[in-house]
Amino acid sequence: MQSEAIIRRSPLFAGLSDEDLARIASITTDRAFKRGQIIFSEGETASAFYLVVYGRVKVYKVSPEGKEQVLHIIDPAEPFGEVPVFSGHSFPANAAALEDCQTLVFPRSSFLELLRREPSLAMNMLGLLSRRLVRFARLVEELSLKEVPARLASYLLYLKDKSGGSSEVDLDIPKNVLSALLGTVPETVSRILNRMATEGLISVEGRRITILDNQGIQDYAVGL
Amino acid sequence: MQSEAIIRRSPLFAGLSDEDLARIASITTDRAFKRGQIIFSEGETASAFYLVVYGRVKVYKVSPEGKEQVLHIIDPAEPFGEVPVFSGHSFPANAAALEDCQTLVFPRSSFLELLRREPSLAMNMLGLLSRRLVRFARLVEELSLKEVPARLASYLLYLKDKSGGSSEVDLDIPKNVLSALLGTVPETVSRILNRMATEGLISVEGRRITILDNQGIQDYAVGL
DNA sequence: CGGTGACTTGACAGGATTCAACAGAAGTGG
DNA sequence: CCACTTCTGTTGAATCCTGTCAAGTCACCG
Repeated sequence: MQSEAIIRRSPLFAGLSDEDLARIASITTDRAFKRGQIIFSEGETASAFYLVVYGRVKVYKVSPEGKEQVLHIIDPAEPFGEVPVFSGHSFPANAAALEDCQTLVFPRSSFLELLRREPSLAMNMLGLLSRRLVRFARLVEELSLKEVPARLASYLLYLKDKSGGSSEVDLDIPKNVLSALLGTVPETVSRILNRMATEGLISVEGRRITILDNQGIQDYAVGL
Repeated sequence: MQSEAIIRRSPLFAGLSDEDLARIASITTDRAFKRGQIIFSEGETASAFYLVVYGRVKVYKVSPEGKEQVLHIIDPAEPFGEVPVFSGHSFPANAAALEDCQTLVFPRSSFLELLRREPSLAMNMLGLLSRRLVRFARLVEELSLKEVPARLASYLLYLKDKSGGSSEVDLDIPKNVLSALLGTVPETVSRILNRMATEGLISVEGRRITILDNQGIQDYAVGL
């Protein structure tokens, strides 16, 4: 069973004994979602949270007019939907599968029990939530204090870092999701990518982007 | 000593035994800040977090150009600066005193020890961080998906709710702080307040605002 | 009483969204 | 295997919200 393997890989469960890991695995159930499928919606009562086994998930908000703002892209081995486990009540945002994916479902009450018994698990969870807060603070900062080109440049640098420093990076998400993550619309992303290309900072071939002028991109990222 | 009184009132320490509360109080030290004084800055190594005894504190980000975005207004009995206790390292934002205030300082290591010993305290902290995440998600939503008038209307409704439902509310913070909280500038806040007044939705006398048309404000809050 | 900070108002510029049309790419089904 | 639909991405033009700049009022404090 691969569920225990993915649990073992997740930072959330780092440092726990084999017995604990087995006990954790025992309270989970598997659940698959098809690409585009909604996993949960804002306001719904939450009776469980999820861990991604494979595939990716977006967590997002929607305006009355239908515009989206992506809050997180969840990669394999990362949990999502864990907030209402502790703040009570209901999901504060929506989640949908970006690709076909497999998840592990952790029922709220069983997990809380485990948590109470195992201080390390609680500490891991505190670390997880704190890192999320740090990321949120950065997101707020970017949305409020920077313009779209700077956000896009930041994202390119993030991709570069993620790919181990290579100047050739692949957009890991479709551009409409990217724009929703940057708090803008696809048209704007398209235009800015274009501008950066004509300025000689990058070259774009479909979803593959090559950073030609690292310094130039960094200047963009801080706002010229 | 009022420190134990404020600890007792804080949700973070709810449900703990008197001994625990005494032990918690014993690891804290007092620290006062003058109005406007910086408490900590982004990037600084964090060796402690704070609990407000009286006065209020703003937690905020600053752009290279000096523009501010307020993330939280911290009221008495609320903690702040607790994130780096768990995510390691350094403060992800800045904090400054909005008024003369008194705080309790919790050293990181002693607090972590307490936390490990007392599961309820860990659960309380998980609840606290989760609520912060919910608030952040809402902030991101407002900044990205709503225009300034809608954000301002939301804030007015928040004030009304906070004051127990009275239609007469007092702005609890100066307008330049309010604008930084709404992700805009004082001029814009001024103009929108004016527009709402001429539309008969509110009346403004200095810092006191009377909501004349609740439905109208609610319509504003969701975007017309 | 000079001075600083809070707040307001007007004029202006500009970044970004909206609307619309279109080109490829991808996925579906007969 | 090809036509058809759908989704993704691009480009252009017009609009508008919001920030910036500048000036000026009012209140409070040393």
